[in-house]
Amino acid sequence: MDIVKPRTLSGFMELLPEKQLQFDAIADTLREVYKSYGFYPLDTPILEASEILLAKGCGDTELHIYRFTKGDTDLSMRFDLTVPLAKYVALNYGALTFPFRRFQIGKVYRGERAQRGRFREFYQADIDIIGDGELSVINEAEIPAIIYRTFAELGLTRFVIRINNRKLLSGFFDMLGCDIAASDIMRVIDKLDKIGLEKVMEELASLGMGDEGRRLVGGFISQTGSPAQILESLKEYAGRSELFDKGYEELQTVVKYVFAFGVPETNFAIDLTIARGLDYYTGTVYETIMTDHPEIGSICSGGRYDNLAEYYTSKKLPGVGISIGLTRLFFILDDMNYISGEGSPANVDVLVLPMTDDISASIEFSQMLREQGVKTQIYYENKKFKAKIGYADKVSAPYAAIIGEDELAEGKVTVKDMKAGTQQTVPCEEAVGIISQALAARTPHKIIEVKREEV
RNA sequence: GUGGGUAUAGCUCAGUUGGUUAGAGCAUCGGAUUGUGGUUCCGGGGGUCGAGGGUUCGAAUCCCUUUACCCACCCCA
Repeated sequence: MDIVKPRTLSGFMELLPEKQLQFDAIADTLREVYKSYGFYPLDTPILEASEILLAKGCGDTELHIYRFTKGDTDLSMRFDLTVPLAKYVALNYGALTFPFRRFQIGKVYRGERAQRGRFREFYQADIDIIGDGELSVINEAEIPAIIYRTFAELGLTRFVIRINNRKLLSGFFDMLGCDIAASDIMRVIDKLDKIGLEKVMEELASLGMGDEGRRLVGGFISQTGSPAQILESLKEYAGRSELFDKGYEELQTVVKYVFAFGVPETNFAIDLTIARGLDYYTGTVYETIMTDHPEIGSICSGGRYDNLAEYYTSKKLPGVGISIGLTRLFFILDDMNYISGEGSPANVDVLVLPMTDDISASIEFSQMLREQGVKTQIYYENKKFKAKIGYADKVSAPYAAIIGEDELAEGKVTVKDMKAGTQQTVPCEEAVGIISQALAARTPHKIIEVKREEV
């Protein structure tokens, strides 16, 4: 029989068991934090009718969408979790309570060419707050607070949540009075970090922007410093554009409450060059980068939108939300060696090794352990003892429980501490006590260990 | 979609100006040690050299085609 060479598609992440445990631990942490802020879990299908996902008809996403037909149905794979949310909220409008807070962790698909830190199938971990008709601007301040809480809970310190305001930016572009599309200008200034001010100016010139325009843009995006400093220097643009002034006011409010929510200044900044995904954002926008790996790009982006579900309902549903690129985050952390292998949570606490043909006693003992919350596996294979104990070693089980002829005769079990190499033969009840107590005394495992010295 | 790179054992990679039967480390399996693992020692299995064509007495090596993957751009989590 011909053997098909096994392979995994480019841009698709597939992990070995140990890594998968770590990935799941991170996802679990996100879930817990999201729940602690009152978000409801949501799951939606990976496949949707193409007309749903393509409702917006935005040319670029259309190119990158996985789309196919099965029989007569035109199907597409979701490329984010926001569009499915919009459909869901429009569909279930009557049954939901607003503001509706939902989180969703799921895979999304993009038919782009894969590269470092960039996947074709990846997890997004989204939270969104949807209002009915109106939604307080304070929600826009809570979002960075949740991002901060999430990353802090993971044990991360070296990241920066950067925010900007779309009204502020649009208002400023209005002041320029040039007819270059705002999205084109944004795309250029967004590269400031990467290519520098000089190159940005060159690109603006090639867009056809005049000297005066470039001088203004250059001055605008060169405003840096603490949020307070930037807010101060932005004042000089006030009074010339209603939109700008509105954006300024929002930004001021958001900054005020972000600090009130307890986000440290080291992890938070106003960045006037952020322009991502601005086509549907209408207020605050967010982007989070790892301080040591800015080149990978944002691992958490989002913003305020005024009309989430305009393609699916006439109801006005403003919202604010963000998406953590979980796959990318995991990729970076693993790449930086931040995910601690040492003291990883063992998938099996006790491996029970029956040494006799009849394993009834082992089954009974295992049930006793599981009832105490001890993760227990029985080794059934008819191998030599060496192979059995070797398996316990391979799966990093902290304990092996040996039940052979001698133990059986006395109603006992031999408990071996795999790390210490010591063992004792005691009655089953006592063994359960010894093991569960020892496991309970373990120091809680930290998923992420930031080994690098903070600069 | 554009540009560059790579492809040899399960994995990471050597392989000289083209020259016997293509190697190493790790992994795996067996033995030393039949109820004691991680260390050590010994041994075994595992390759149509990405695919197809060409040049040559002879190709992993040179040429052409093709596919896949990687890196970057675009765009984005």
